Amino acid sequence: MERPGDDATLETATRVWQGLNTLVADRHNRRKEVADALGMSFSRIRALRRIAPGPLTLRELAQRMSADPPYTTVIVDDLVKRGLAERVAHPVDRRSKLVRLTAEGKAAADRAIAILTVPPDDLLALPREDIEALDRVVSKLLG
Amino acid sequence: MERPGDDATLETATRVWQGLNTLVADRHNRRKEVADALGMSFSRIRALRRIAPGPLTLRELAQRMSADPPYTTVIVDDLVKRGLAERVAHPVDRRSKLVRLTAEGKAAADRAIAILTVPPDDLLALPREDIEALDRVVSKLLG
DNA sequence: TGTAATGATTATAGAGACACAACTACTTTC
DNA sequence: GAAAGTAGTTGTGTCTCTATAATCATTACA
Repeated sequence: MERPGDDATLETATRVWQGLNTLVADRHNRRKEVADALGMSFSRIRALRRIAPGPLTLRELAQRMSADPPYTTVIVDDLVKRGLAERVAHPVDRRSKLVRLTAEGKAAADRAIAILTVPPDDLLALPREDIEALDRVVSKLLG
Repeated sequence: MERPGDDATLETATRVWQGLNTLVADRHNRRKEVADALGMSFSRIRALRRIAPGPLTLRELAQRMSADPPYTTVIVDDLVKRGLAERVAHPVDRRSKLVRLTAEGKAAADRAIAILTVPPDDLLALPREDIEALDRVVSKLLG
């Protein structure tokens, strides 16, 4: 059965989860903003961000984007056409190719990250201890 | 200029915002899950949820979905075709129509809400005081 | 009362996001 | 070294999203 109290915690957690979704997905959703700013669709921006940390094989990129290989090829083709990424030979396996960002691609990724990670005003307006409380718990969740 | 300390707060807030986005948009994104469960695209589910609280004119629905009128008509047509919504005459303005959910539509909306609002395990696993801290701050943000 | 404004719809079209099958080029395995 | 497996690509097609323009019905205004 259930200990008393679990219900209340579940209720609170549900409210929290719903609230977080409203904040992130509805109220401060910046997908369109980034896409407009960089002149490309959001899926391309997602790819840029995954490639940014360092070269990947297409296979790895596909996994991290939950996309199948053909679609991954399409995305990378587009980034290459825009001069943001390039394919380089894999040092060991010649079947494989590594994708990495060009200097221009890195700049684009940085712009995207800048837009996506700037905290919204209402978050910044909170008293510092509230922000720190969030930081503590969110870090724990990301653990 | 800037008082000392603002930088640190900005940095913390940025980390928090980025973390929240990772949690909500990447790690526990349930768009696909709901869409699969209800057999309709996520935009239909968004519409269902907006209509659920009570009848709306198409205009109001369009505004709340940030969609233009023609697309709103398409969405409502689809919901009607699925038997989830119906158009009823506006009591005052005969140009206008109200959209409301059928019993089946309400059931579908409930299923969607159930899937979307169940908190993820890692959130539920937090100590109660952490969940309550989140609740307090998130409620403040939602104003 | 005629003209303008408003709510909704229809028609059309383009862009984006994927999925599936078939194919090429390599690599591994027996 | 032949068969099987793996990485990536190409080709095709479907569904979704969304914008624009034109149209119809109703209401408000002058």
